[in-house]
Amino acid sequence: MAERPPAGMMGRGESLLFLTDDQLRRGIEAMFFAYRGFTADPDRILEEYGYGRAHHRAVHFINRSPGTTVNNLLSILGVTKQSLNRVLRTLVEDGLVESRVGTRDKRERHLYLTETGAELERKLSEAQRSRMRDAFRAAGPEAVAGFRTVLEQMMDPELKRHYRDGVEGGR
Amino acid sequence: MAERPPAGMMGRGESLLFLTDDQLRRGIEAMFFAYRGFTADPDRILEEYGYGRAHHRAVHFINRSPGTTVNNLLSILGVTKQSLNRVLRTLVEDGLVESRVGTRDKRERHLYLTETGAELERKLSEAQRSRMRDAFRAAGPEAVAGFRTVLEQMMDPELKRHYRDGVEGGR
DNA sequence: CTTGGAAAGTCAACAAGGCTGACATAAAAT
DNA sequence: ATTTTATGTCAGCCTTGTTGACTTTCCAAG
Repeated sequence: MAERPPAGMMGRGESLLFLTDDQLRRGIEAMFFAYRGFTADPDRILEEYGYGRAHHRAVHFINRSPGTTVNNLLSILGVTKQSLNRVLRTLVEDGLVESRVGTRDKRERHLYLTETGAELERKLSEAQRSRMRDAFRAAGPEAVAGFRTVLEQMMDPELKRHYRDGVEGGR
Repeated sequence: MAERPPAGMMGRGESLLFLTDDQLRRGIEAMFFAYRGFTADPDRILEEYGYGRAHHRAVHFINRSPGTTVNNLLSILGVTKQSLNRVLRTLVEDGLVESRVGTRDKRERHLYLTETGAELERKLSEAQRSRMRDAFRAAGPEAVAGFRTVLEQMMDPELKRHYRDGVEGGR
C-alpha cells in the first residue's frame, strides 16, 4: 500500500502499469477467488461420495495416464507416499481404481480406473470442464491464450514438466 | 478422451478449437499446477513462523481492508467462523493482529495488523508478488489481460463481488 | 420495559488430509 | 552378496476444515 507507481510512462513507450504492486495484488486475489470457483463444483460431487480433493486429484491423473505408477503419481501430486497411499487404498477398496503389479518390474504398481472409477472421473471432469468452458467462451480465444501463458509462467519448472507431459497423445 | 474435435472449422470463421475437451483439460491442469507455484513461496515463509495458508489469507485481507469485521472476513474466506476464529486467536496472541471491540456495535470485532503483522504481510506478499511479476513480465500485458478475464469468469458471482471490492481505494 | 430472537463471537470435539519417522518386503541393480 | 529402489504399513502429529452448544450484545415487538 501507499507506494504508488511512478505515475508516469516508462522508458520506451512500453507502459508497465500492469506491473504495479496494486495490479499484482489484483492478480493474486484473482487467483485466490478463481481457484475457489474452480474447485467448487467437483467438491460438491465429491461430498456425495465421501471423498475429498485428494481423491479427485488421484482419479484425474490416473485417468490422464492409465497405467501410471505410484511413484510417478507422487512426483506429480507432490505429496508423501503415506498420504497418497491412504487415498489410493480407499479408492482400490471401493473398486474405483485397480492396482496391477508391473510385468517388467514387479516392484511397480500400475494404476487404472475401473468402470466405476471412470464414471466418477467423468462426473467430476464434466462439471469442471463445464465451468471452464463457460469461462473460456465468455473470455474468447485470445484471453484464453493469455490465461495459459501466464499460468505456465507461474509454475515451478519442475511442475511445468508434468504439465507439458499432459499433452494430447499421453504416453 | 478418444473424443476428437470435429476436426474441421466452425460456422462463421471463428475457430472454436480452444473449447475442445482436451483444451479444457489443459486449462484445468494449468490451474492446478500454477496454483501450486502460486502458493509455494508464501508456504515456505509461513513454515518458519509455524503458520499455514489460513493465516496468510487472514493477514492478507486484514491488510487489504483494515478495520474489517470478523463477519466480513468470513464471507470473503468462505470458512466457518469457528475455523477462522482459531486462526485469528493465534494471530492475536502472537501480537500480529489487533482485535478492537466495535464502538457502535459492541458485538463486532474490528481487525487491524500490528507493526509485526504488517511485517509478515510484507514478506508474504512480496514473495508472492515477485513470482507474479516475473510471470506477468514474461507473458506481457495482453496475456495478463486475458489471464484476468478468464479468472474473473471462473469465479462464483458471490465471490466476484469480493474481488471487485478489492479495487484501489479500499473502503 | 421486557422479552424473544438474531447476530457476533468463543469453546469443545471430531474428521480429512497433509507431514515425519520407523520398518517390512520384494525385486532390481551393482 | 549387498545395496538400492518401489511400494506399503503403522503410529503419531499438525493444520484447517466441520458441527454443536453457549455467551454477549443488539434490536424490535408487544
